[in-house]
Amino acid sequence: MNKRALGQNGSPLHESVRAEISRRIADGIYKPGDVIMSTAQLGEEFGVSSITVKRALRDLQSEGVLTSIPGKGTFVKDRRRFIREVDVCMSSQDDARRHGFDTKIELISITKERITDPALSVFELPNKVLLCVRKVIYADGVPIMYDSAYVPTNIADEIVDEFGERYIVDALRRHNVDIKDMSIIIDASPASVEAQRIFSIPNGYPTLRRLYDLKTKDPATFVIGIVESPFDRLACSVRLNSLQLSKMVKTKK
Amino acid sequence: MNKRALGQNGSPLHESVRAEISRRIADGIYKPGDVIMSTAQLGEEFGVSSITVKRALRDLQSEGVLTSIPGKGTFVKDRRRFIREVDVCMSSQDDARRHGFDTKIELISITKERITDPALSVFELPNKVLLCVRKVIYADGVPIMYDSAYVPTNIADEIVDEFGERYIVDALRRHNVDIKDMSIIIDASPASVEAQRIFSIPNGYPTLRRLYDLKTKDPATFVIGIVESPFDRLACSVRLNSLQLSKMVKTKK
DNA sequence: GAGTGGTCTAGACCACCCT
DNA sequence: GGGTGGTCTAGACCACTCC
Repeated sequence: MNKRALGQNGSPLHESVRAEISRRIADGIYKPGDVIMSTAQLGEEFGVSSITVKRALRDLQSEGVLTSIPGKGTFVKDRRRFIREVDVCMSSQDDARRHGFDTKIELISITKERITDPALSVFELPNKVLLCVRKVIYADGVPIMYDSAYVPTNIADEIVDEFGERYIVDALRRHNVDIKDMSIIIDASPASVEAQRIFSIPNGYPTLRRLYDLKTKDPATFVIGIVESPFDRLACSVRLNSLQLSKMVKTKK
Repeated sequence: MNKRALGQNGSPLHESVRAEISRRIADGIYKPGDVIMSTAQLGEEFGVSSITVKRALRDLQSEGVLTSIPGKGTFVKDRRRFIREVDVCMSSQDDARRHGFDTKIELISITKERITDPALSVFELPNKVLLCVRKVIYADGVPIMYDSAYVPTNIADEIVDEFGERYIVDALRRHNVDIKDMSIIIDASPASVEAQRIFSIPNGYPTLRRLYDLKTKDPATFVIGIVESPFDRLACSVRLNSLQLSKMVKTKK
């Protein structure tokens, strides 16, 4: 058999196949939006089984480089990514607009439940039933964030009514509820099952998460939540100028 | 054949297997550090082929839940994660110590090269050969960051000599070179090949990255770089108090 | 109906670890 | 030698799309 068209070295065949396909994408032989050859064709070309090719393609999907649509083919993704200032992450929608893209909010559900997501246990969690608001945020028509926010159940109805169309912080601010203190944790994570469904991404796909704990003057009013985004759709930026920098050096003393 | 011990619903078998094993870990039936049953045993118990079990276990590895050691078995990882203030990310080592863990720096290489990593192209990149300092940072003996920093080649030798033992910002500050402006981009990404090797993580494993662009008074002196960390080893935190918050609202007007 | 990707299996081989 | 996980294949079946 004519195996070893790839994989002369000690590495597994599927890695060689993956590397070769990555190379073709990097070199522009396969362009964003293109269908690449079928697994059968690729297998024949490389002298490997189509199953090995499928394995390589699946790994490339987890890397965010390809998408496969059953019955149609495997496509090269185009990668454009939004960047948001950290403090804007859960802040004003107007800011986002000002940054040049059009956002839309889709309300998924408003339920009463306890916080069970272990990721949020980095914060001090109230052990009682809360109002959970789940929504998806779109930018230019593409879903970029999946937000689950928990607020006390005694929030005024007229505020809750606004959750579907506004960021929670915006809704609170409009009713003169101001945030006194916020702590945000940014991390990466393999996609949750909900995120897999919402963003059409495979298991293990890296996501960027922001966990937030917002406090107000009134300790009975708070917002705790988590936002999840596919890694190729969103990044966060932090910018510090010399004024802020010098202040930090001071406060550290 | 007795298939369908799992997978009554429409989901693939390997997903059901994965869900069941996740459940056992969540329920504490498989504890961190434990070896779980062999693929053959699991396959028999679930009435599926060992290959399907292997597929499920591989997905769980990409999620950071399991590690397999060939010839020994598959182990449940313990997950402890460090959290660092964003501004500390590439700042003082003393700060890290003060935050309660012991850091160590291992210098990998100092080379002369151009920046080729496409991730860094979010910044304005100088198109010339730079000094590239690669290092691994350990916390409590565990590697948590892989840092590649680029500085101009004309940096004084006595500063370069310190790169192996200090954070670059620290080394610069010791020689009275102060940072005027810094912009940081935080994102997630599948592990680079170097990160896979350094952290012993599989292809596709989610990592948290920080891309940084530090400017000084002198435009000829700058630091551009990228830090990569396995998602289960590091998270970043941002904390804003009411003073800073109110200032932001002001400056936004 | 022909082509696509996704799943599942049986069976084989390998490298590795332990005893 | 007997266990482990990792790889690779052939072959089968499915659901899907497009013609």
